[in-house]
Amino acid sequence: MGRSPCCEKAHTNKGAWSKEEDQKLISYIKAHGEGCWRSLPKAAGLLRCGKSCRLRWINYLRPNLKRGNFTEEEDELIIRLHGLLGNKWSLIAGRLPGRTDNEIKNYWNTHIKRKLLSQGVDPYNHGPIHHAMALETHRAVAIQSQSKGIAEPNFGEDNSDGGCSERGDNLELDLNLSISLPHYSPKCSDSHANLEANKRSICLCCHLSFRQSGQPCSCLNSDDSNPLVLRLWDS
DNA sequence: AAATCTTGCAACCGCCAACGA
DNA sequence: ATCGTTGGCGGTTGCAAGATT
Repeated sequence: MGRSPCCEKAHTNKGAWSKEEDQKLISYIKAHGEGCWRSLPKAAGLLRCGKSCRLRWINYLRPNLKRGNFTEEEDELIIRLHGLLGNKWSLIAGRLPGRTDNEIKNYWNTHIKRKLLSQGVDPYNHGPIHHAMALETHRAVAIQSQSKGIAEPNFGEDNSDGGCSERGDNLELDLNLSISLPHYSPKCSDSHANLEANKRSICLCCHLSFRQSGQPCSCLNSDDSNPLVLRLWDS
C-alpha cells in the first residue's frame, strides 16, 4: 500500500527556484500568511510541492534571515549547543536568531566538523579523539595546513586533556534554553485553551536530569513569568 | 586555457509524530 | 483504536563555483 505522495510529482517543478516562483511565494504568504503548505502551491499558482514551498520560505525567503558568514560567537555557541543537544539542528537554530536549521547543519558539516577535528576534538561526542585516530587526523590536517598556510594544531604529548574540557565548558554555558510554543493563532483556539488549562512550564532540565552541582533546580521555587515555556536549563 | 578536483550550499527524500475523522 | 493526512526534521544528494593541476 504505502504512503500517498505529498503532492502530484508528475506536475511539479524541481530544482532551483526561479525569481518568479520566489515572488509568487512571497506575495502569497504576505497576503495570506503561512500555513496549509499542501494547498499553498495551487493557491499561489506554483507548480511546486508544498514541502518545497515551505523549505524555500523557511530557509531562504523568510524575512529577518541573517545571511552571510557566521561570527566567532555563533561558532562557539553552535559547538556548545551541539555538545549538549547533538544533531538537533532545529533546536540549535532556535538559539541563533536569523539562522536556519539547514544553514547550521551545512555549516557544521563543512566548517565546524573540520575545525574540531583539527583541534583533536571528536565532533560526534565532543571528547578527545582516540590517539591513533588523532594522529591520523593530525597528519591529514598538517598536510592541509601546509598547503593552505594555516598554523598546525597543537597535539601535546599528553593528550589526556585534549578536547575533553569541552564537556566541562558546556556546564559553564548559560543555557537558558527555552523552546517557545507555537505562535498562537485564533484558528488554534482549542489547543490554546488546553495550554491555558495546563498553565505551567515543563522543565527539561529536571525532565532530562541535567543538574548542576547536585543543587535543586530553580524551577521548583521560581515563579516563572512565562508559563508557556519549555525550560531546558536551570536559570 | 582546459581538464579535473574540491567545496559549499540549496534542495530533495524518507521517516516520524501529531492530529483529526 | 485505527487510519490517513500533514508538517517538521535530519540525512543525503546534486550542482555550480572556485581552486588546483
